[in-house]
Amino acid sequence: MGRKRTKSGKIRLAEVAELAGVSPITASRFFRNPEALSVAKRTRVESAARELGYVPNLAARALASQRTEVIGVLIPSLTNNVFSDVLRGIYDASEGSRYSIQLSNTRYSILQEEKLLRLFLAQKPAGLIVTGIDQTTESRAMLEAADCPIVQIMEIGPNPVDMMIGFSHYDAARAAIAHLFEQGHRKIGFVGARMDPRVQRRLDGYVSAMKDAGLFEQRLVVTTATPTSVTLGGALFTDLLAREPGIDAVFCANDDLALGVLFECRRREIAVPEQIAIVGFNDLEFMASAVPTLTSVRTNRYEMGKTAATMLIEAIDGRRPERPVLDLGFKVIERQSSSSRHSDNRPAVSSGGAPNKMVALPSSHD
Amino acid sequence: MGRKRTKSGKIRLAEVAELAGVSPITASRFFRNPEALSVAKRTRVESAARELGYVPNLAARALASQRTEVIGVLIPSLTNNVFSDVLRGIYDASEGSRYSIQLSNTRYSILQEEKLLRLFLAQKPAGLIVTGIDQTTESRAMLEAADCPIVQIMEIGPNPVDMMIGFSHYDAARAAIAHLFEQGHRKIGFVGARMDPRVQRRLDGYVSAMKDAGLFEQRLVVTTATPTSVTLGGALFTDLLAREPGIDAVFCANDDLALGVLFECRRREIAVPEQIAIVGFNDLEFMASAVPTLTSVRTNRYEMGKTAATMLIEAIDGRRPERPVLDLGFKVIERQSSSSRHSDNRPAVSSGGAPNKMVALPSSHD
DNA sequence: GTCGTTGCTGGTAGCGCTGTCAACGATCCT
DNA sequence: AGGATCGTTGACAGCGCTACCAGCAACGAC
Repeated sequence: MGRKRTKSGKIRLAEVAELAGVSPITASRFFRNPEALSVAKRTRVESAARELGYVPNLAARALASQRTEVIGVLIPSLTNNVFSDVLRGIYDASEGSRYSIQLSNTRYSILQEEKLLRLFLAQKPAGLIVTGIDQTTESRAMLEAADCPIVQIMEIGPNPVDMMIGFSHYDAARAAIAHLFEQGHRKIGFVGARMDPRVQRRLDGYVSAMKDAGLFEQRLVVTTATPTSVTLGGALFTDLLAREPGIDAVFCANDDLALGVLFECRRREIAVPEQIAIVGFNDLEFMASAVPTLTSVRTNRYEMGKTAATMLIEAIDGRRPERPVLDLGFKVIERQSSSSRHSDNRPAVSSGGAPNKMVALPSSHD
Repeated sequence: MGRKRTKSGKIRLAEVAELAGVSPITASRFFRNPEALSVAKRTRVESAARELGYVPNLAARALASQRTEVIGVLIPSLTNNVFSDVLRGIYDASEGSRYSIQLSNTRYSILQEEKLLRLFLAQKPAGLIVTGIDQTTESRAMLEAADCPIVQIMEIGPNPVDMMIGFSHYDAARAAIAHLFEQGHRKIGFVGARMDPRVQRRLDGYVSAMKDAGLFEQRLVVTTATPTSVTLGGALFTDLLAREPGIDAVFCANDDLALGVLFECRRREIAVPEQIAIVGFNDLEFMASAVPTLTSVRTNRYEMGKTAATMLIEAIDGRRPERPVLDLGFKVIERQSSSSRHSDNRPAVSSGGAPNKMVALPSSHD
């Protein structure tokens, strides 16, 4: 057959069109909007494409159409379990769609985020997923000027750039403290690492709950900018104990720290929860398995990623969601480490945030 | 200024060239091979580009040059800590280079991997990073036919497609068992989950070491195809105990399982290491922090990712590494959970694999 | 003094695809 | 029955960049 091929032997759309007996543009339409074709041509093009093993050239498509099929994702960390769950959700949702994920790591730096944003935007992404609500002014302006849908994830707050999905870290922390109050604890310490904006808001929630109860003292708070780890949890707890030996509970900004605190208690032969109660944050898998089992605030990380990507893709395809801001809520999962009744895996005592509803009000406690 | 702009107002190379008073092709060269320009033009183009805020259009570049600046990465899981460390290394190495990472998740399915490979290859990636050495015949053929550098990561074996970086899981498992032998253990159980090829090879190493000592029994091995978790570690260990109550040590195929075993021991009031020793695999951060601290086989995951990406980029740029196969080795980190001397954080007792050297021989023990 | 060489620059011609618009026949309405 | 409308199809003209090759000056070798 005399039809000319690209030197690399690759099948182009023109070849498919020729085999199907249609014009290239008709073949093109088959891939982008099959409904626009008559059934006859549709099947002809389909079988021709299959027969030749045609794979579209994305670069050519992007150049011609002036837009890419890339969803940019900016997250602060690749290592943090929290983000890997979110990411898995994003990747799962993108699978089967025609969009591919372009991932970048801001390393918790909003300047780095701004730089990456500039890079991403220059390639006209189909959509963007960014972490949190604390962007630089410049970033914010770029996001607002971007002509693609955008989802902010991990938390909710006022003034979404576009769409938003997350929960209130402030309310979640308050709920955790409320739970500890319920269990009779009063001298509750706070242990936090990294202190990114979301951890900061958890701290704010802790502070406000403690102040409301007239129990706040600065020396109950131990934080560091160092990245979180289990070992660090033990170290921070050691600091806390040195400052205030009389604490009866510790609220940890995440589960790794909580595990570190648990190990440190074991090392020091402090009984959990009898002497000190422990509450973590995120409810990673191991929390239910530890001895004693560890109370934590469950967050819907996988769902958050999956829903964010799904919403984004729908928005790209022109079907904007009814509600642009989704509160996925949280749930305090009470376990042995904070239960005065020594029971295991009791039902959640408190949850907050109403799925599919934006809440700016304090979370509901029951 | 009367020069025509693309409707979106974007700056094109032509604008930069005009401002710099050179031809577009000269401006193009500035970005790809600055050395080819005279110093005068180089600075002119540079300042023009900066002044206009020019950002190259990657799609146009890819279409014209017939190649992309994308490195495809295929990994089995996004959630597994092991891979997030590797990924972090890959992303770190790619930063600052002109290559961007395209990540896909095979979900431990070599069929899925084959599908993704076909997709990736169709877009002519600049390079490819794939996990492991167990590809389908079809995948293998595609990889061999691919005209881009390829790095296989996570393990080493015979017949690399191109480059390879990892270590011998078989040897690592043998070293772990050898360590347990040294500590006087004989009835050593194996606990494994997921049973992907690398876990399988760890099992093979365990089996061979046990057989060498005349101690192998099938009922000492408990495995499942279920994805790994801490909770699962406890469950598998429970199975193991039911089958063989007399075990004196457990070798866990990863650290999550080991932690689960530790918790289960605590729940059952089995003293570690006095009654049962525990050894994990990967040496995640928490292992050093647990009570008792947990022995594990340290693997260089971050370095593996970083080196893989670095080697790949160098190869893409025409500087192929002297040695295409890199053995990053491993190290048995002895801690309390397997030490008959009850010491903490002693130096490594055994390591294997020689960095920068391919080893097919059994690992060295000291 | 002529003929390569080398170093730098520019012109031409696409890369493979899609946006736009026009054209066509079939169907529907009055 | 005639014209309007709809659904379907194709021609054309780029998208922004780079591969390829030609040109041109400067330089050294013989």
